[in-house]
Amino acid sequence: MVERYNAKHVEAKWQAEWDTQGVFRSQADETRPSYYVLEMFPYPSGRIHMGHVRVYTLGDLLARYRRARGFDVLHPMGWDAFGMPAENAAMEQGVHPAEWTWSNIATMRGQLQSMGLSYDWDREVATCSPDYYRHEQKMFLDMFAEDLAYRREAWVNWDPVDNTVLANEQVIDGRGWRSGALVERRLLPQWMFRITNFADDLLESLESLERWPDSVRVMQANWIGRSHGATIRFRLAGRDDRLEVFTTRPDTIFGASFCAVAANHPLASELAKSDPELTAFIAECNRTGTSEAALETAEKQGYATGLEAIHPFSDGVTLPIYVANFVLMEYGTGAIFGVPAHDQRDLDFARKYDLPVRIVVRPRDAGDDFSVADEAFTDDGLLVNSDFLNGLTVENAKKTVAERLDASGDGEAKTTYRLRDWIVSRQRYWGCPIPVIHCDDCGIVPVPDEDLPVTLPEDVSFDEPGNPLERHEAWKTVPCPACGKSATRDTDTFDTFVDSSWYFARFACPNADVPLEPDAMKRWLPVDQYVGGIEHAILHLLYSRFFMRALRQCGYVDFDEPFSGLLTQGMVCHETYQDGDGNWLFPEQIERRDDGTVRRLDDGSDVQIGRSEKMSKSRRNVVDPADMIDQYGADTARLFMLSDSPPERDLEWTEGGIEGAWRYVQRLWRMVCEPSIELPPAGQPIPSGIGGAALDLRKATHKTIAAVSDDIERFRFNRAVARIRELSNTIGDFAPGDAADASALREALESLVILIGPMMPHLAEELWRRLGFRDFLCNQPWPNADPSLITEDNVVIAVQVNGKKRATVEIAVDSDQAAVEATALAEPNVIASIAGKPVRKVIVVPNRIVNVVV
RNA sequence: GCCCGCUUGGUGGAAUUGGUAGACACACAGGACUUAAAAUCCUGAGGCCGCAAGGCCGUGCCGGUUCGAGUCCGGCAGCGGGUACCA
Repeated sequence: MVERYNAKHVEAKWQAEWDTQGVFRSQADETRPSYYVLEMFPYPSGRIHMGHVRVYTLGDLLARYRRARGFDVLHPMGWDAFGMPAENAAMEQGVHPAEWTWSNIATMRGQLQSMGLSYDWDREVATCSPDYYRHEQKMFLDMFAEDLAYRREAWVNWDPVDNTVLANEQVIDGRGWRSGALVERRLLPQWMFRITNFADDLLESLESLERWPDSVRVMQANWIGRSHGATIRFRLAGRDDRLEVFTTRPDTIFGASFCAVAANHPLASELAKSDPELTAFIAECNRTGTSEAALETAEKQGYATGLEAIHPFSDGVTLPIYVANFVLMEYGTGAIFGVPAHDQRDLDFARKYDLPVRIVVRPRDAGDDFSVADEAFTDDGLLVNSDFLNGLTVENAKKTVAERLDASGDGEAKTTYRLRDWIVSRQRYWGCPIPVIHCDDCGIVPVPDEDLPVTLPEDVSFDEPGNPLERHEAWKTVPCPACGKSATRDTDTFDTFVDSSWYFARFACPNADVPLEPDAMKRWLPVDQYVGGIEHAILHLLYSRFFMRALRQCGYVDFDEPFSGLLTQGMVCHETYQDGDGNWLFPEQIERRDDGTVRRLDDGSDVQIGRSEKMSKSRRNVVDPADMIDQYGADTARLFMLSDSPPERDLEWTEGGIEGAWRYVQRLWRMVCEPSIELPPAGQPIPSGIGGAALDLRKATHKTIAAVSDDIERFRFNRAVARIRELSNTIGDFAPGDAADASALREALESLVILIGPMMPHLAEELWRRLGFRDFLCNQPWPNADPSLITEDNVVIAVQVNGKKRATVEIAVDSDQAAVEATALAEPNVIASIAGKPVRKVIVVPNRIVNVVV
């Protein structure tokens, strides 16, 4: 009997062999087409988690599959190494962010390497390394020169006790997470990227991203949010200036019953100077965080300013102007007119402040008495009560209003976007320094090229809140590059999304002196297949798309779209456990007893099992992949990640599932190492004229090859695994007798080993060797199915009567329809179901189904 | 709040993209092997009725289109992701 499969030993052995031979180094071999597989690089948080195991398993499968398909594959790995958690660690544990980060990288690199991933580790990059971020600084300066980067004031969350800027994540129920103080909004000068310059292109090019999920494309389109409407410049009663308002519904202008401006609108600020009540109201509005969810879910409130806007088309009609917390300064002009009958939010506001609700659009089939109660009418219809618009459709009325506004000079048609320019500066230490110097005389002065990189100072402390760079006088104070006078460095650092907006391009030339080498860009970019979590559907992917356009404008690249193909994978979930006091428990703190109860291991008390959720530290429903790999080996972990759930869906981690995968690994091992008949030597051709059970096995083998290839191409890895298991079952049931059988069995086993290669590379490599081959399995070409072995002569089809299945019949493939119909109608159960009623119609779908309608 | 998903046996999922619902697994039950356990192998199984043949019901809920709906359309509910300073 063969020894049990020793995953630990075998995996270490092949990892060393692959490494020594450098098999996964990308060669830039011009004789083969290139293929770039990339998984989203990890934030080095400490240890790898199951989500990492999942995404890197998926990417590795694709990379190995493409290699086998003859491509020169680029498959790199690096670290998204800047970010807040390192600073939090510094504050909580007193460890320097750099030390914390680099030590995490070392740990996680080792853990990834234990998974046997086919990375070209020579290309590893870390964004916190000056070798990386110096190029980012150069790119930024070029973007600044192109006017793609600029500086202006923007709102941030301000903690008035800690005197520091807070991330949205650090605002909990409107309070700072450390100080507990009520958060305020505050204006600070910020660096911005002009992503809105590319709004139309970013929107329209989504169409070309055919290998992206539709959901992601729709999300991005909605995020950009292009809408066509009009601006109207209302005259103000008793004043000479005007109020500029944007609306997507100019057609409803005769239904307007109020105007509202944002709390931070200049008009509101001006009026507040002489109105203490308004000042208080604005302060109240500013006491929410800056997040959209916080603003949108806050109770809608308004303050009547007493000012009135004059209707552009109705003589003598004026609209009261409110300051309202739901009007966003960042969208449109920061001012709106409200039409309660045709906008739900305006209707709620009108009911609250007792404003008129005037119907100006009526459904086509409604009468004069049409009215709205609690629900605004927002669909298409015909204009009423609207002077020169009466009888027009919504679309025509929009056009007509725009024309009138244009003619009178009171406004014009206008396109706006929900998309806002990207604020890239952060008032934090652990990020890429923004390479500019502020001089009292010269203003903003870029750091000269020869002084790059601007590196982070190491001697900083985190014992008080705020940005250590701002307190670091020695680092901050520099002579102005232009005039030589004493000046100060910009103490802001970049949003980490900037780092991740171009890393994929740097992987093509990780050691180049220039940021991006043209030849390398030509060879490898764009990324052929990108794999990552759906949570990045908007920000990271949109920023990267913008960044490539900006880099193109600066002359770095000659493509726009960074990722041709995108696979978004779901999360890894696990059930949750709580003890009687509601404390969350780790899976290793509980036990399942034979009597069916679940108890705490330490004190035996009852444990409540909660529903399955995304693995998270806060819920403690985490399983450390390192433990799993240690116990079962990487291949078992990888197989489990691929087995049951399709990649886009969430995956439920279960102990049973991992054990099932482990048993299958052992079964494959026995199946190949202990065949039930002696196999012919490696490389011997299959004898011709094989029939009987051996032919059936060959057919099963070739069908599996075809199906698994197709499943992998379509990212249906769970199905590919099921097909492979089916072939194993077939092989297990096969009772070989003669040389032809042995030959068919050998072909089946070899195919099986090649097919599992991208999934369980160590096991496959070992089995390949045991089958008598001397070269690497990972260098073997992918097999092709023999077309003559994957067709069937007969097919079983269902026969329905009135849509209910009554029988199945076996017929020859592509049988004549009349013959199929006759066979179906002859079935006793079909005859019984028809029960003598006249047959009205018989529908025959070739090779599928027959439906008899009576 | 808004945008995008998801919802199928005890469980994860499959279903040739409108054509036989439940492939392949996990868990479970019974059996074989074993002194015993583990491992392995075999068998069973959506629910209800029936000895069986077979019948009825069944893909979150309500409605629609169709010869035929898990799949398409309208509405609703629950769960998840994103919401611009978490990454």
